[in-house]
Amino acid sequence: MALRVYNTLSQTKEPFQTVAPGRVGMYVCGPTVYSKSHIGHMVGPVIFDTIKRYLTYLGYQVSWVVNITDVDDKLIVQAQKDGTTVKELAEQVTADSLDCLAALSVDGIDHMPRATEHIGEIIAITEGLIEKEFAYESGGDVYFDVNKAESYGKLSHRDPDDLMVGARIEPTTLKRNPGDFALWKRSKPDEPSWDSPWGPGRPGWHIECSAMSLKLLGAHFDIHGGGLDLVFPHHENELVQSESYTGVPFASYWMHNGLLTKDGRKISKSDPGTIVLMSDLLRDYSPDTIRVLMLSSHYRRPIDYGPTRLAEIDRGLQTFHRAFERFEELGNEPFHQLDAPRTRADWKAGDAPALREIAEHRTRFLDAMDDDFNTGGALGELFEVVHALNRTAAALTAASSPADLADYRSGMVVLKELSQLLGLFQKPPAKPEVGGDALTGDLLELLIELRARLRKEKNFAMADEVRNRLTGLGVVLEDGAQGTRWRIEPKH
RNA sequence: GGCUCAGUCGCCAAGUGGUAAGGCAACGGUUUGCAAAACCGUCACCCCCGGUUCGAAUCCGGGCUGAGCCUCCA
Repeated sequence: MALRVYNTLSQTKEPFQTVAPGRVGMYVCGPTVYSKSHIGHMVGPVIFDTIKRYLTYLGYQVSWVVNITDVDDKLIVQAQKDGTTVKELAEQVTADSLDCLAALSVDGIDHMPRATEHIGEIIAITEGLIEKEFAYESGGDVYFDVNKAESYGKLSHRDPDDLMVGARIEPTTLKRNPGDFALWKRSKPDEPSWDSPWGPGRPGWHIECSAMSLKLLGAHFDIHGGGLDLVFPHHENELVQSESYTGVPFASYWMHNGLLTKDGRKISKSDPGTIVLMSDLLRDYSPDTIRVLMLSSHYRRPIDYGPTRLAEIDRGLQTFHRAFERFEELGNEPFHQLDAPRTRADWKAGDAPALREIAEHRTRFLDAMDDDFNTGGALGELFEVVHALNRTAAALTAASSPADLADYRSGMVVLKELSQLLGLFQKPPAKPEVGGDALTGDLLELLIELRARLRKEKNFAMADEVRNRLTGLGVVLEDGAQGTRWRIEPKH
């Protein structure tokens, strides 16, 4: 199956064809850095990170750009409130954002350009648009004249005339049409400002993305992404100003992720009860859990977040962690150190029946990804793979041949390969630290050893008491053929 | 009011014309000193009404319900 991608422009899934053979340019709208990241901010990055992983696996060389908006009304207001400068606020919030991205294994971003570092490019485009008469200067502001562009509305599928009805647009005498949007804004005293042909000012919201994508990816690139709520007006405006300026098509594919809701309500700054800071969430849940939440359904659908849901996912993920432990016990090799195939052609099933089954699920996984990055379907196959591996592991004994062990390992490599495509299980679990420090681990090993003696002496009453009391402390013991395992239960 | 999108097991969710993946929960069983884990098994006529078709969860029409956008928002 060949890759197909849903395009907001055509509202259909289209075969994926790049501008330049073998290369993909991808631009995703990033944060406005005026307050710390909440969970909703991470949906787009996780999804597009997964998309980049898959495109890379398919053999494309992907260049991924995520912009940082570090000049904006909201930054100005917030900095004043905090008694700090816009620059300092932007730096703090950007650092938080980068921490969250790193924690969630979003590590495929190639460029994170800042708006303030591209003022020259922004001015040049604005001048060009005035020259071509798509834009006009008015009282120190510069506006894009939406009536000059026939195609306006083609992305959000709206009739420009309909837009005006019911839209609450600030009355201003500066604009020719109510729908015109600012490319450049005259700045008030005490606001960040840059010199321009129209006097001191700062860029409008939409123009920075046009400037930075043009600079880093060229006039015509492959994928433009962002949240569904950005389709209008942001992306529509970005699209019309870019194409008006360059005269060539802008992005080939527009991809929009669904929004996250909390208990059914959209996460938004204007609804404080819905805000869940990423840094807080990461204290209670593993990055994998959060990532799976975002990848468990198709990226265009809304996702509802809640503690119950995360706990559910967490429990499901335990299946994988136990399979990794089992693998390490049987083969003396940590799952996390396995080398995964880098492309589809780098793994072959061979003749072993166990591997044939895994190969089937692998095919279905990849087919799902080919179908507009259907991570939900792919995730289902991942569970099938781990179950198949557990069956294989259960059949292994001390008398098993090296060939059987090799097949088991080969199946594990597939699990590594596929989970890596989703960005899961990238880091070894931080087990000893969970309870505090390494001493915890040593003490538990001691208790387990003593309990093993009790069991050997058939003093089950005492052995059970040790286990029960540990359970009460949040430590679960599991007796297996290879000895006793312990783990700390998450508190939620 | 306008423009989009969605409605599949108790909950989450895949499936875009040929008689319903997977996860969580639940219930049997194997295993275990007992547990846990693992494994095996059970658990859905796909919001409603009409239509197209040999055949529809999947296509069309009409309802009902929910979400997003039209205003800053990932």
